[in-house]
Amino acid sequence: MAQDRQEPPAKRFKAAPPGTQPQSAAPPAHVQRRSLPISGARGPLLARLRRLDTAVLIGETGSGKTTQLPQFLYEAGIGQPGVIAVTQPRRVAAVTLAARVAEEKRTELGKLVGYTVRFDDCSCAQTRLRFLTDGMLLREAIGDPLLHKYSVAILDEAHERTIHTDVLFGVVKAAQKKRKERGLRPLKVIVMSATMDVDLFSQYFSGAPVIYLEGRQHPIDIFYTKERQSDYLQAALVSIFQIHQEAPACQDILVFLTGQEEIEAMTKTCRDVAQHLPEGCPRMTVLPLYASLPHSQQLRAFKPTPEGCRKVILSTNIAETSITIAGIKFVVDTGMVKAKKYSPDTGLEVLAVQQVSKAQAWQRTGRAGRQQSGVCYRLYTEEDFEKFEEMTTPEIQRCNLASVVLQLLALKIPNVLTFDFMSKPSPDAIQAAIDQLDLLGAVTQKEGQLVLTPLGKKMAAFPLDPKFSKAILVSPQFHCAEEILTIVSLLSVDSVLHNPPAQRDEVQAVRKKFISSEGDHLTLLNVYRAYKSVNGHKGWCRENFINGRNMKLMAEVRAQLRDICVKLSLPLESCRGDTAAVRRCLAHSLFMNAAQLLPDGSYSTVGSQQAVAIHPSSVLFQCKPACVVFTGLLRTSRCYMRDLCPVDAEWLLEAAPEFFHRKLRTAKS
DNA sequence: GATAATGCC
Repeated sequence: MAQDRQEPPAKRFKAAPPGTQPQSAAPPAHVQRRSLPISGARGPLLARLRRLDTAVLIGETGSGKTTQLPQFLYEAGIGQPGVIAVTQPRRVAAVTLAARVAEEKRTELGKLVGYTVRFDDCSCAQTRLRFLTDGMLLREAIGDPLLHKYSVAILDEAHERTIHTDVLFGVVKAAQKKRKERGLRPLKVIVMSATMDVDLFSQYFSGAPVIYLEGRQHPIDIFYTKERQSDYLQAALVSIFQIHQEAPACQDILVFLTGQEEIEAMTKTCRDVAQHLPEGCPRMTVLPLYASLPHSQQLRAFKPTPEGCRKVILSTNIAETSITIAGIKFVVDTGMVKAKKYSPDTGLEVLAVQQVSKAQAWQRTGRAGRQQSGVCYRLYTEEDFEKFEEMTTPEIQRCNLASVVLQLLALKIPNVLTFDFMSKPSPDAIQAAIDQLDLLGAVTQKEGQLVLTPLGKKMAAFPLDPKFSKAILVSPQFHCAEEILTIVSLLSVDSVLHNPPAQRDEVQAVRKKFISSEGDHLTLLNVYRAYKSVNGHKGWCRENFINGRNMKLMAEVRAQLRDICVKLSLPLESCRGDTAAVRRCLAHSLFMNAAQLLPDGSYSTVGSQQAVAIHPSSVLFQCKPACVVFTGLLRTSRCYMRDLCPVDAEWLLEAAPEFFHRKLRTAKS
């Protein structure tokens, strides 16, 4: 494959979340601290920040902004008295950053410097520098919209534009304004980002000044293909082996692909090809990397390879931000990503392979130059690259907003339709969310204003999608709260079922014993009961292709949800063998996701008459129940229902009579 | 009739 050498880009690259990579041998923290580029700018930086209410800080890789700036502010007495909050999109980052800063300050973690993430609060009344996930600060804001305890809010990794960060922008902006109006202590807001979206951030925060920090990034050579590639997998394969035959064996390759199946297939192909290489060629270790891969197998990607052997990592976009692998010399970027879109009119989530944005391509490229100079092969032409979108569409414009709207209402935002989003979701998307909350009985109109009902307030107490909160809240009526807690917890973590494509038959055989003819939810319940009966035994998990890590996480979620139930005085009963009670409860919470079997053997959703099919992963795949509810729709090659539960049609009518009568009318007209 | 990017409360 012919490739033109291009000049390295003038742009620098975005910093990976510090601390998320495995620690190598390094000098003591307080020794290293002074050599970071930010140190030289300390005086002028503090002088500017002291005067500003809001600032946008652009820092490049290795600028040290996340670890140093909070310390500078604290040491200079900026924001005293009060707590300095630093938010992160990911838990590991919040935890490791706090640990790093505590070490630099030579204090015990959890005292002056602490962190707060779900299930793990390592902070106390003396904590002044507090690292938290953005979702955590958002939860806190529901109880205290003005964020009284904080004097400074630093929103880090803002360019990632997670749904939580985007809502937080609006929350801190409103808190800052209200505190000013009421003559309270000011809230200083500092938005930290990589070299993207700068103008947007500044404009949103009323023209806040942008401060640039110098970084350290090794140069990266970029190669584009001369011609457009019709098959990016083939192109990737060619690139991998071209690099393999030319470059020294110690230099590792990171390849960006789109999903599990593709990666597993490519892993196999590469391993096969590597078997038949000419004499003198280095050996090759091919390692897949994606989120649903069991932890132990993910760890293999971090292990250094023995001398004379090259590591080739085939990864999803997990390696773009969440996971940093040391020693990558070559990045191969297919330019493709699997990402979710949402259309409010159909309520459909669409998971589709699409082109990355320019920002995303730069992010991938940057993974090559972290410890040494690197090379990035882009498997598309430069002309095509120029046509890529500048930025990835923020998540808030690609999601079902039911959860967000519920949170905004819990924050007592007067009008969710005019909430000050940095990037406004479409009014249709917001309206669809309001309609959904209305169906669930969470909202009502009061003096021309949309407010939460008592049920809605209870729903907002749960860290869950509103339909799952509803399931829990109605479960006492069916005496099955314990079962519903289990099911909802299982559905709100990554799948506890491990499905390695290579062992498909084995998986099917071993999973038979859990299968319930009453659908996926009850099958999951069986899995949980079996897991409990062996006390989560590791060997049992392995034999049964159960992801033990996700099971443990699920147990933590369940305990948290159960606590909330206790606080709300919900009677927690078990229905034992009465599985119909569980299905009835699911009918009462998932009724807007219902589908009926048509005479021709296909399915159609009850509301929007959308043609749908049973997802092959469902235990009901080869069955034809007359009427089902499902957890969600996903369009890949077809429009699939996931996590199905057979229900009686009468249950649906009993659950939401108005909704179904209305639907019937529209169906007739 | 044939299969699910990532992350968080």
